[in-house]
Amino acid sequence: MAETKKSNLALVAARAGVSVASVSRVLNGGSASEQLAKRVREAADELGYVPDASARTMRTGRTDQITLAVADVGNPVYVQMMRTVTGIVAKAGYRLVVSSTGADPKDQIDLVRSLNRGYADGLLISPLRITPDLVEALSASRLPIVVIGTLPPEVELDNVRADSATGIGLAVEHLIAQGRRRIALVNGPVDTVPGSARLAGHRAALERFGLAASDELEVTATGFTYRAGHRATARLLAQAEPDAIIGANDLLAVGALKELAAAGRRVPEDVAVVGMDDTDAAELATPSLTSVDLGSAKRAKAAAKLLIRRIEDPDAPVVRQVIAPALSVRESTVPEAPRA
Amino acid sequence: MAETKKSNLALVAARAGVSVASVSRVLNGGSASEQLAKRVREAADELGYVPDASARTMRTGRTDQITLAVADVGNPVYVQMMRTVTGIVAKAGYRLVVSSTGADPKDQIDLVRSLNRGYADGLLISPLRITPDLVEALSASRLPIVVIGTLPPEVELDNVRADSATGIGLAVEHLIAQGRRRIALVNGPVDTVPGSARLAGHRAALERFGLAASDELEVTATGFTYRAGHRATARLLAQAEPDAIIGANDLLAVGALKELAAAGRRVPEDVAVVGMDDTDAAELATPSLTSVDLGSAKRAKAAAKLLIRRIEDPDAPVVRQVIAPALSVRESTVPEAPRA
DNA sequence: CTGTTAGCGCATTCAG
DNA sequence: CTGAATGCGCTAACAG
Repeated sequence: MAETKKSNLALVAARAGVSVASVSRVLNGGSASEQLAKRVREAADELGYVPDASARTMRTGRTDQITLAVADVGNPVYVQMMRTVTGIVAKAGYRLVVSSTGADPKDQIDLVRSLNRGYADGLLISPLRITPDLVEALSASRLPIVVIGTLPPEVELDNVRADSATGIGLAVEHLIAQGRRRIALVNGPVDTVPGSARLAGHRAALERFGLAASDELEVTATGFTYRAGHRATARLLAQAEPDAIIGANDLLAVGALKELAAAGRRVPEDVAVVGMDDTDAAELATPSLTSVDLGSAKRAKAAAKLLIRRIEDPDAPVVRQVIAPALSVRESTVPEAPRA
Repeated sequence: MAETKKSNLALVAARAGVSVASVSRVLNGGSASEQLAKRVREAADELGYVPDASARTMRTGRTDQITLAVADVGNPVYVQMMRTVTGIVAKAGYRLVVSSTGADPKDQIDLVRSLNRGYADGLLISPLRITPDLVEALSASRLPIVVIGTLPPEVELDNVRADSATGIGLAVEHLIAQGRRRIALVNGPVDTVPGSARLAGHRAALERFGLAASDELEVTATGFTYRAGHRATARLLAQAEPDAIIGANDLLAVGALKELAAAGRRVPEDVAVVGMDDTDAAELATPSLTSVDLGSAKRAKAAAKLLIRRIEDPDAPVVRQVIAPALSVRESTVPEAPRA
């Protein structure tokens, strides 16, 4: 092999002294005599023949590619999803391509549109913000799509989502069991899917356990990042005296940890801290971070399977799945937590 | 718009009462009368026309896509690269697709082969392990490729690499200035590009500053991960009494931080710790981590620009660039380090 | 300025 | 079992 010239079926056919049809058959596992097959394979090898993806796609309508669209490749929760999805789709014979869209719904809409050009056989998308325009673009798309995240109920798309409310409930329950009463929330932007869910969940959980929700105990960071959590926690400490802080994700919670240390508060003695998503960052943190596992790996896995099913059976009924949360208790809420 | 049927140029042409060529021209910015253009755009809109990527690619030979291949999407250093590269390629009119290959060179070889099918116009690749097979596949590829990382000198490929040796020298110099003398290395696998470079760099730096290199002060983790660093540091502490530890990347260094805390050593008082890559993880760590910035963002940027240049001018001379390292000093080496 | 036409490389009828 | 011929949707000559 390793001729460096670009090759094609016709060249291979000529070299093997057979027709292009036969070459195509041999190379795609069709029936052919052993002798002919051998000649074809040798010729293909000698010419370094590689089939052209676009030609095959044009002919078959398939790309054997699945796109995963996430807002931020740096967010550990998406990293978990990427890792999970890669394996599932590979096993089903698809290649995964990851597309980092940024947080702006407009970019996601552009992506959906461009995917309709036939870059992929299906799309997994986890939107940070769900706007009517995005829903419209998603619904109008001819491409099989599975949405990871909460969608308006009337949207007829497969989707699998987390249960933030129950998850925050788990955190609040745990904190109350530790004797905490002033449980603050360091949230991300409330115009995002997770942001709004977590705010509502926090209020509901406090109410359910008979604690008064107060505006003082809720601060909103400018993003779901470490730095934003750092700054938001500083604001929180300036206006209230919490004995526990829930970060809307692990990065925000780590930011809170840092600010608490800088402010001279001990964790967990003075203030307990809980994160959400249970990513690697929770384990890396010092002290290690108790975190609500919202099942990102499970969600990704379920979503990938749904997508493959939908690609193979476009008329399958729409499925909506909810993944149950779980709590991973670590040092940031209990003094003598088990070592990871 | 938003007809849901799949459309094509012929349909649009028929609806607008013009030829397919005119439709193609209008939609691609060719010259046409305003009146005709308007009719075409209306028809395209009404039919929800979207051009087919594979057909266009087959015709033009271009995909307008660039692939970035990394071994592990979860590694912060690759995250930095992805972020940087996304912007550069977008500005040049390309879409970025990220491919997570895993650490096995075999998977990378498969990727290179599959890209020869025409999935992308160019490839940015940062291999963890460089085997002769991989070099062969890279060299034999017809696709424009830029390698991020060290390559054997005879390979005729554009590449931009870090200078680990100088970087470690910076770290050692800094530690010596802090009065440290038993400077250990928690390395990753030595059969990787960064692993071998860092080992050599460590030895060279110790020698240069007149310190004896000893096997006791070198441990090799099973991977470039937090957990591996944790375990390797435990082994290190069992066999030696270092007063400083250099992690071959930030994740390993954070693992060292954790193990030191568990072993009751104070950082930096008893043991100073330095990471490499200067990723977000260094800032998040407690105490925050002094880290050698090997210029991953700069490398990614330079590589992306080189690739775009090579795509546009396949005959341009081969370029090899080296990015100079820098040291970010934080709390893990100096008691009163500046707050981030 | 606009239309006709010829392939790009491939998988797939349909004949033989 | 094998070969000839067709067309997927598009762009770029080439004519008019």
